[in-house]
Amino acid sequence: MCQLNYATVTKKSLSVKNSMKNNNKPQKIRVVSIDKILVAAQDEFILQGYKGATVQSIADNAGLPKANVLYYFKNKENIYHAVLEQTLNMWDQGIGDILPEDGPKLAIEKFIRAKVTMSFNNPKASKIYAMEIIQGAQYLKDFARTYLRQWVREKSKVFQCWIDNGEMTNIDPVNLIFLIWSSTQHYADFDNQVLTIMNRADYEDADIEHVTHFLTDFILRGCGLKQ
Amino acid sequence: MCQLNYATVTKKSLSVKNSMKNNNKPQKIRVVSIDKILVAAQDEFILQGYKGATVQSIADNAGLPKANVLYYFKNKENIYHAVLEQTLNMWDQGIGDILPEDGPKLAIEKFIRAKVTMSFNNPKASKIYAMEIIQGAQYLKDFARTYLRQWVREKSKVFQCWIDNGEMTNIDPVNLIFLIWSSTQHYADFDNQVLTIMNRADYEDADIEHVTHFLTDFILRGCGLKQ
DNA sequence: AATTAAATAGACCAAAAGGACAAGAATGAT
DNA sequence: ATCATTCTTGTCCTTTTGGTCTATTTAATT
Repeated sequence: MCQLNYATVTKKSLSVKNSMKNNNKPQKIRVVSIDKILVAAQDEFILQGYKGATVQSIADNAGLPKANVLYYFKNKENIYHAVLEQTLNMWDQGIGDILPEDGPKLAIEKFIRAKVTMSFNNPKASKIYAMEIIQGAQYLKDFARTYLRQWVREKSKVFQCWIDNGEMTNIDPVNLIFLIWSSTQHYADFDNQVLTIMNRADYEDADIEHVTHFLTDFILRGCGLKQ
Repeated sequence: MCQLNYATVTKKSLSVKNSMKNNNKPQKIRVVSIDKILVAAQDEFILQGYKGATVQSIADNAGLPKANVLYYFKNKENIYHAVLEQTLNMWDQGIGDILPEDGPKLAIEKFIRAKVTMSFNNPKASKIYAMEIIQGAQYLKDFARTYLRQWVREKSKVFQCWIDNGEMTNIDPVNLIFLIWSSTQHYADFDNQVLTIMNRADYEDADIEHVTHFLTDFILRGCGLKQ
């Protein structure tokens, strides 16, 4: 998938690779620090946007001095790239799949469950992604143009097969995919609004089940796969 | 509805009010300039986020010197407030309504059409709103807590009535509203992604009809109002 | 025409922020 | 113990930016 190589590739990181290859002992400090930075950065980028995010604030939230953050990532843009790459990997793992052999009912059930679970368990990744797309998808244009477009084409073909075989109602597969994406991601991207409207402080485990059940039920009926 | 009074209320604007009251002649320059600023600001805030937006850039895109922009709005935050207020007014006008006397089928048809039309005709307002909610709804908390929550409660009650009368399938009205919101707004907020995936440069008029038809058809079936 | 208010605009300032640098501390290998 | 890498961190510099101030021009009012 999309590669946004961001790591500061210098003698240092080359040596890291070597040390990992030679004695299988990755430098713990490096890994831990980078992780702390990325966690802090994700929050900061969501709350403040790319331009609004400050390296100082990321450093503070990571519990490191700013200069140390800039030692691991040579500049702010690279931190952002790293956060985006993390996000895309998550998206990639969490998207589930739509397999012809599953048939429409099971495939849609699995897909919705995967997306809802991802939305509730990793709302931050969803938000980063959403903000990037809304703002014009500068860094994700390639991802959308190649990977995503291809994915939608393939899966649409699968849906079309089922439709042609009379296994589900004749609806536009592309728009169906959009509807599933949007309705599932809504609970992540707009969690603030959803919670405020429901007058609740946080999601609970039961919510995942409830929403999954609602969406599965509704969408299956919309596809003519129920009653 | 929510009031975010933003206008620089000084002797000047008071005089404006007076002049309007006395001879019904609003100062054209003022109105036109403010409008140019708000249009430019909307673009800038979407593209750069609140913090990332610069008054200079807004001024450039509005064709005015920066000092002139700050003459009409006393600071950046006020510009943002004004843009948000505009956005909420648009939301308010465009949301359509769900009337008990329409019955579920017609009501949902009207509602979807209103939302889709708004999404296609005013994607920018939708984006500003979406980003604000994603980032924590700082400025819209009140709006959500009062106006929006109330709206969802009322409309849920209407749906529940129809359900109790056996006029539609028994589904959770709140989640139904969320689904309609998300699936319609998707075409505005994620227009970049949608267009990229469809390998198109821009939306066309036919798209509004097509999407409206798809969503109406699908959602009505999901509500048990078709076949 | 004279006077008052509104609008335009250049210059300026202080604060914030990205990032470079260098010097020292910790760690690991031989 | 020595040496080389990697890590840590304080300091400094430059650019950007929000916002002020003041002066001048344009428009409206009487």
